[in-house]
Amino acid sequence: MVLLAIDGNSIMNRAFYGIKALANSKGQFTNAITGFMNIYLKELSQVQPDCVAVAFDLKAPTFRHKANADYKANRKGMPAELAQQMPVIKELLTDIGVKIVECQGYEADDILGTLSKACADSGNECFILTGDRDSFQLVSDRVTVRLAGTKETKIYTPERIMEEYGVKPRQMIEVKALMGDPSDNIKGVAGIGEKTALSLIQQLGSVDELYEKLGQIKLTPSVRTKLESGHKDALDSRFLAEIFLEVPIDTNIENYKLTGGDKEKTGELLAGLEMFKLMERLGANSRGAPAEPEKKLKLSQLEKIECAELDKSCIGIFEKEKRVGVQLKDDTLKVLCNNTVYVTNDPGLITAVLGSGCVKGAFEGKSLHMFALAHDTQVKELVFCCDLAGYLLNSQSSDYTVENLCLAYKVTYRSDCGENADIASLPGLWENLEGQLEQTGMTELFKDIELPLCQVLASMEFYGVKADVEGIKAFGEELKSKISQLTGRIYEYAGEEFNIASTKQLGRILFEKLELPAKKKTKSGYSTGAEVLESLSDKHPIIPLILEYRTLTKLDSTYVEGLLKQIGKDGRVHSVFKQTETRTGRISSAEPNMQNIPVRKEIGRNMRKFFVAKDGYELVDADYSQIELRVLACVCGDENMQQAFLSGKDIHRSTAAQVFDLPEDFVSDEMRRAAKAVNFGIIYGIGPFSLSKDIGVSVAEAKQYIKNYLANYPKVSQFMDKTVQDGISNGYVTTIFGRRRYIPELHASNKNVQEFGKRAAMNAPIQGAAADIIKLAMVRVFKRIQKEKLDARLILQVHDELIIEVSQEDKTKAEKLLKEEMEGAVRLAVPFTADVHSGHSWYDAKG
DNA sequence: TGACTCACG
DNA sequence: ACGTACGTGAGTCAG
Repeated sequence: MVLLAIDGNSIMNRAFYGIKALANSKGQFTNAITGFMNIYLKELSQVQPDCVAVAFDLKAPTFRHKANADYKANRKGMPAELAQQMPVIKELLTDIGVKIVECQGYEADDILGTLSKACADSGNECFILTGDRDSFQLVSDRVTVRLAGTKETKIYTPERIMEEYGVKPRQMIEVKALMGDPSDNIKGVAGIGEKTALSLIQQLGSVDELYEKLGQIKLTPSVRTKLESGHKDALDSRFLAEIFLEVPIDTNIENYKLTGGDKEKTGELLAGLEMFKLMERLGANSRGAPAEPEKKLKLSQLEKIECAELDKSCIGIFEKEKRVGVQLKDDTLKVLCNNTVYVTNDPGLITAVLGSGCVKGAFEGKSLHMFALAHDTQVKELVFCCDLAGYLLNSQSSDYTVENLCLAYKVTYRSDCGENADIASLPGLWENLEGQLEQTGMTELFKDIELPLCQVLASMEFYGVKADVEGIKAFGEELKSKISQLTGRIYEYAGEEFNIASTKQLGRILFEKLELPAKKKTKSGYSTGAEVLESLSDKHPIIPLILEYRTLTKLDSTYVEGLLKQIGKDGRVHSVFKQTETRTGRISSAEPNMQNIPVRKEIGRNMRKFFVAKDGYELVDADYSQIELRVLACVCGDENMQQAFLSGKDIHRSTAAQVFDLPEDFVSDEMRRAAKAVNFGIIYGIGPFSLSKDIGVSVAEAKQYIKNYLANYPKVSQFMDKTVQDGISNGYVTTIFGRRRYIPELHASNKNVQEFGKRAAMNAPIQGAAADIIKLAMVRVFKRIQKEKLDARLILQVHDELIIEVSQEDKTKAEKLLKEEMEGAVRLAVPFTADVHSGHSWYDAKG
């Protein structure tokens, strides 16, 4: 018989810290449970045990260690996120037929020891699964430790331990007695570390032997002194380090045999936890035994899916159906209609289907539009798109595959259809998600904004932006020559050559060799961020050089070199605009990211000269003025703030006048700058510390600014409080368009995480609504360009800015259209104004 | 792969 | 006593 004995606490700990925080919609954390079960199921298949026992600590006073009443008392209590998962994993294990072993006053280690000994004594084999090395002393011919690491499980036999430590398993106790173990509160001998302890035990075998021969052996004087004064500690530690093997528990291995467990209870538990993937892996279902016959009936009722070749005549069939779902992947189109999957590779047929108007639902709408654009046609009548619906329903998730969505929304995933599983699952998913959108009040957001937007994004991606390759290359040469000059001068000041890009080496040069004061530390050494360096810029002439080096290498590697790699054969860059990426509703841009092309500093802004209109065309650029602050003014309803926008004032100057209680003409540049920082800070969920850092005043002053601000705009403060409260009670916050963002961090036990949750809650309705507005504007601009048949295309979006490439003849029309559609996208309490400029390059068109 | 740094709104 | 503004993507180093 083979027993798998698991250290429950240790594996839960590993799992908890090894997996990022996961929580379900109710805010229950499930990451440790998920991690534990992953490890467990993997081990189960590798070890193939007959019996399994999972040992847990029971917190009560440990009588065995009465002499050290505070033994482990100072061990940090486990975080609440983990603690709340402990009873759940025990219940889950019990439900799936695994025995839990606990014993008042004993630790999991002692239980594992007792079980492994019983196993070996009765001629059976035992594998101990744990995350820490305490159990090595238990290893024997019949007992193996399986150490669960982040990636793989390491296996420890007596031979392996001898290789790694040069001692026998039992001697690990002696080693620990000398070196101690802070995590177990075992002191050991002060000043003796792992190296010395191992070498002593390798030579002498045990602590007793060591002290018997202490007089005769050769030792450095300091080690001898430490050992002499630590004799009692060594003996005490020796006692603590030895795992107890006689815990009063059931030691009959037969009684730990695996049973099938209770599928019904397992299903219910996992459904409640929303752990559907695990449910599937365990073969449990939430409907349970009473519903079993019904469930079976359902299985047999699952419509059989037939396969067929798609030909021209099929379009007629499709046109008669309401819910025709398609999937386009790797240039293969699959259409599901009347329980038949029609497949084709023929581009002509695919375009005919897409253009016929019979396609109603898809998985990724953007890919359909991309294909259509590439084949000079348009997708008609698309009314549903699963990934976008999934994204609106929960923007937290990272990939919206059909399979994941089915699991999340309890829709049958048709794995029985093999390679057609996705398309076969689409109708069920479609129906379900449509209902969810309705229930959550996001149907309009979906229909009016997200769904039409995916066509706009496809078009932007398809047409791309023209890049001036020669210009970029020349700029790169210029940068490289400056960089090499700088490098030489930096080496001179440093007195040696080193890798300036390595924060580690740079830290050593600046803070050790040149002895500059290190301000901040990061986890792995000195911080060399721009902030730190700027504060040192007059302390040593090397600092400004390094800052300039950073600026130039960033430009060269990320923008010049990075961009050159992304320019297509057509001389244009086709950035990927992602619609399901951000948690706030913004779109993101990648390969290359066109939303972070430099602009703030002149040297970097030059990059924008290389994004140009093609011959005979111009770029028209429009950006919303203060869109987020305007959103804030509208959603919080503060008349004072609204008035500032209605009267067309400079909002930062107006804020400064309020905060400093002065007429606007008396506001200095300095005051305006401070007010601007406060305005931004408010949107982000401001704190006095950060504000003070941002504008270089004392924390006390910053605090006063915020206080004045909130006194002048009382509704802002009320709005923020209410938003956070809503977030806490609902689990999510919303924009005025109904977009949701779930914020599980609000229910975390860690205060910092909670504080982060509050800031995110305050920001999401503002950043999110701004995103809604510009998305709507994009759809309007796109449609109007089509309607007016302008020779123009929307090619870029940068959060509050849109760019159109337009023929010179249509330029004036495009300027007018862009301004009108952006400003007219919403009607709220204040105007949303957009400033328009145009020019040959992005640099010129930016005003 | 994660940490750090830095580009943007 | 501790951490410290929201949201992104990308290049580089080092383990």
